[in-house]
Amino acid sequence: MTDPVKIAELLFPDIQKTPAELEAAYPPRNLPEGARVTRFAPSPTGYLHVGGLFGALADYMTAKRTGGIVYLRVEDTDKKREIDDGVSAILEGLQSFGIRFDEGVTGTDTECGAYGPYTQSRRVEIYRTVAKDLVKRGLAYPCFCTAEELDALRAQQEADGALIRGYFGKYAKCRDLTDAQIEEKIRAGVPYVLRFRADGSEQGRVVFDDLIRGKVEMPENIIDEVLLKSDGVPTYHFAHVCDDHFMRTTHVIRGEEWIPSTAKHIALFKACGFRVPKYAHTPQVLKIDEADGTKRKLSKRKDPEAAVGYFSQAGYPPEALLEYLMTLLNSNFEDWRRANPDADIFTFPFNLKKMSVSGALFDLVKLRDVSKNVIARMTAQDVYACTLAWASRYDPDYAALLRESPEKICGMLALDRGGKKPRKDIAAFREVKAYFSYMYSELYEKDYTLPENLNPADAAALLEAYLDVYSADDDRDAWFEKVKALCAPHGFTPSVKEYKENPDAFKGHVGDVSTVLRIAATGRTNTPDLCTILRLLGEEEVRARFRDAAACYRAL
RNA sequence: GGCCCGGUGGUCAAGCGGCUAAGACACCGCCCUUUCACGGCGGUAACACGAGUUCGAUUCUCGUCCGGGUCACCA
Repeated sequence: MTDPVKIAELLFPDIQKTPAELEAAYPPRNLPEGARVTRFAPSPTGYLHVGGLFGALADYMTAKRTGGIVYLRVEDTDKKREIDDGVSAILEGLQSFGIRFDEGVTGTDTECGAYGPYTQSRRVEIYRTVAKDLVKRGLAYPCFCTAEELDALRAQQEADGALIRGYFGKYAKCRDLTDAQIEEKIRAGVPYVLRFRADGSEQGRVVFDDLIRGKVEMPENIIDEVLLKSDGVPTYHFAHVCDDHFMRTTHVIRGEEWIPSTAKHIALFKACGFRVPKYAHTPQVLKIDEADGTKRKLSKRKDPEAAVGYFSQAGYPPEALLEYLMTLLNSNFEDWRRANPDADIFTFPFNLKKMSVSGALFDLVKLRDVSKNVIARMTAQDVYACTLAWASRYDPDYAALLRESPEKICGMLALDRGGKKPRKDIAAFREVKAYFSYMYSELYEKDYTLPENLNPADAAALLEAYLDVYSADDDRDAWFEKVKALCAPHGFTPSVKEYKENPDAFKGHVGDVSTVLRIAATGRTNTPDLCTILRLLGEEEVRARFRDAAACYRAL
């Protein structure tokens, strides 16, 4: 290539701008010392998934903790994989977790901020301006190789046993085309891609300081990577360099799958005359593959639980997923949460350096525990509201029931709530329905099965006797006194201690008596406070259930 | 296969040359208790392996093994 300037004009006759003008249009941000600029840059190829949320959280927290900026950029340079509504799906997902961006894309066709456009497909002029400059300086060149030629090249490298694969050195056929050759092909309309003219050496090494992993070292880039595809759209590599430079990103936080191409990116930044940003490569969220039992990255396609929507459908509060992911992000999060049970999660002093380097297996059991804690901290009213919101969307019949008599569920939810040691039994709003099914006759399924140590005749007698003394407005003490009073006449003892000391002298203790009542009222051996249940159920329902149970036992 | 990143209990993880190797979840037992839940106490369980450096390695170095990632006109 003897006259790169001429080639640049030939390739980009439409581009009048210069990089200097771009520098002026997107000046360095005026931010306080230490403020970090991060970005979440998804491709609109599917719904928001756990891995994406994980990354977005790292971006968001990093910016927030340093008084910086976090923006949303849409990387839509691959229209083949793009889906309809991809942008809004991601946006809505993020919003439901309370993640708000300072600038960037705000909707399918809207955005805010001074460093836009924030959608890559709308930035072609910028890429082409930088590309033209690269050509002009002899750092990029057009490549007319066809897909077939590239395949042949790969086959050749395989046959040669080449250790390094790719478009470089003697395999880079178009690297040294003459001006005349280029001109001829361009005039003939031969499609081409624009390639980077790599200047690395095979022995060279690059080192960069990863904020999460420390020093990372690898061979210098010698591959003439594609910068602009034949349709003029940039590859990820080139877009990353142009965008993060002109959007003035200080910290590129991205998945560890990008580590191998970082040498390429650093070379590009340098060739463009841009300052190289700081990199932080996050570990991946993994799962065990059912098929072969190995660990693998959570996959949007294969794993339904990878979709963030899966959790809202299951009724997990957004904060629960957030908190769980935060424990993966920074393992000291749980300690912080214990010390600050009511603090806003986003005030957690997040630190990239505390991030683990190895991938974590997504643990639904742990998520459930976190979720139980989150829900335990909520008020009964809030749990009710969330359950209703969940049901309105996923179980309209149940929602109607909840709306009809909110006091029943609220009364139950209020049990053992508030205070230092709140009841911790609900992991997801979906579970509320089954957990308290006995509160609604529409859902109640009776099951009078008694434990081994109790017999139907005693149970019937106990129930009948209780019905005689039952009063709908007994408070907890009065109620329990009555239960205790039932014991002796039927061969039970009101004292558990007494029973344990002399088990053969009694049929059982007061716990067994209340078990009989509990089973008759709820069909369960385990429930929260029975007295409250009876009161919320109402006299009519209670009498009906007890009578029915007693009759059933009698009939046996 | 080349290159890259990893490897502490079942899971998530502290650790950063000297410790009986934290903690959380899960599991088991006991206690509290009218059941459940909560809570309290206790328990099972880990430094992949081999060399080296060192008075001393989970910690540093190298090798082996294992896992993951990456080698596209996808991101």
